[in-house]
Amino acid sequence: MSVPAIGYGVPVARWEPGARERLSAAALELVDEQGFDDTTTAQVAARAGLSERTFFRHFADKREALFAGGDRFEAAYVDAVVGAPQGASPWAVLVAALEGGATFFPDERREHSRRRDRVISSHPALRERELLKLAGLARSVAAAMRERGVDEPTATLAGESCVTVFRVAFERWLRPDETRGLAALQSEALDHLTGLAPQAPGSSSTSRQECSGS
Amino acid sequence: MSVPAIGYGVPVARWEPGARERLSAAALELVDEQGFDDTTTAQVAARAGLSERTFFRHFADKREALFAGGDRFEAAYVDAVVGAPQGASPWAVLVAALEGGATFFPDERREHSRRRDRVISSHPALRERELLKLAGLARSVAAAMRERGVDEPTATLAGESCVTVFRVAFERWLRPDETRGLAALQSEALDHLTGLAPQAPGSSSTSRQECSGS
DNA sequence: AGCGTCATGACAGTTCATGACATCACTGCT
DNA sequence: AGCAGTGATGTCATGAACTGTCATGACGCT
Repeated sequence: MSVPAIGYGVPVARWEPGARERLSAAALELVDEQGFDDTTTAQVAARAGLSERTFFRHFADKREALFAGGDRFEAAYVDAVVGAPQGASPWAVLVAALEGGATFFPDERREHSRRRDRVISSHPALRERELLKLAGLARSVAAAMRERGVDEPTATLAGESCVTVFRVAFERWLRPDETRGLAALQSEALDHLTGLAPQAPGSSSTSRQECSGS
Repeated sequence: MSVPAIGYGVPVARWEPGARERLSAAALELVDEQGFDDTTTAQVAARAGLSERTFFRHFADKREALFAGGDRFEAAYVDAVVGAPQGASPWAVLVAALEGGATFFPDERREHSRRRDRVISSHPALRERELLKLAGLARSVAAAMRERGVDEPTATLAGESCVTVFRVAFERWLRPDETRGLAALQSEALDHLTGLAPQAPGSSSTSRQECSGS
């Protein structure tokens, strides 16, 4: 699929390589320029020098072209869960997952992420798809947790919380004036999340005021 | 089809009333029977005794018909946030939101919810849309929190956690052998969520500050 | 009676998405 | 060398999802 295994003086392939990459790049450009609705799959294919039919061989639908590479993003988080030290508590694994995932977003990627975020945020259909991707991440993290022996309600809640923290931190990471790294922002968000619950291990169901905002 | 019908002394509408309800009911039936892909908007409209064009006047797209009434569901949670006692901590408000939301799902609704869940779960396009709805709920809860004066990272995290807890509890509520009410399951899930974080300050990796602000 | 509104029907047009089949370079086997 | 297989692509055709536009007929208001 990807690189045709390059030999030495290998004759140029019948087709330009990297069709998938060209398609997703073209899609991002065009949607950024014209908006999602006004960009047709035919235009995207044309800019990539391919036919519309080929577009749909690489991507299940028009939106999917904007989400290429999401698997590596997910892997960054999941691998960190898998690679966490033996015997680590679910909490420690969650922290490790966030740290591992943050490596996927070095500062160099911030500008590109801003652009992509602008595009995704511009249309509900794209936000919708992004939510599906993030839900997949939560599921994968939870599954990896379970694989480590974490019990059930806990694994799912950890996966969901992982995504919650990522999302909040990521949104902040993209802010124009923000300079801190994603890892630090995730750490901060996680602290705020734990700060939500009352400190004492008492029952949760009754109101218990500690520190309120006002 | 559009029998003007029934008119006693009452002013009767030109068309059968409840077009929207008939459409969403027809959609749920047909998708349950045939699957989402094999159900056309024309079929749905026909079963409701309406034209396809009218379907799109009531719903923005094919999926939306399966999500009618979601606004009242959201309102159940948001109203509880708004109506929570003055001065309650963010945590207490979150608990109140969950309790208020649970009233929207009495046991009588469980069977219907199971059917609907089966339908939604059967196709990624529908799960996608559900995620968008739940993201909207999280945003609304967060906004209502902010309205109460809750500070920013906290409000968003509370909204997201509200949805996380709901989702985990709801999934369990629908299980065939489950008999407990949604409120109890949410309470349980919330306990598990708080149990995730280490109890003692500063036990794991990240620095942990108790009460910020004030 | 006249008039505007509003939910609907009817019909045509565009875009998305997929299935069936052909093409062409490269690969590997004989 | 020759030839069948493979894989990414193109072409054509079709159906289904939406959208724009105009027409209709009952309703309420004056």
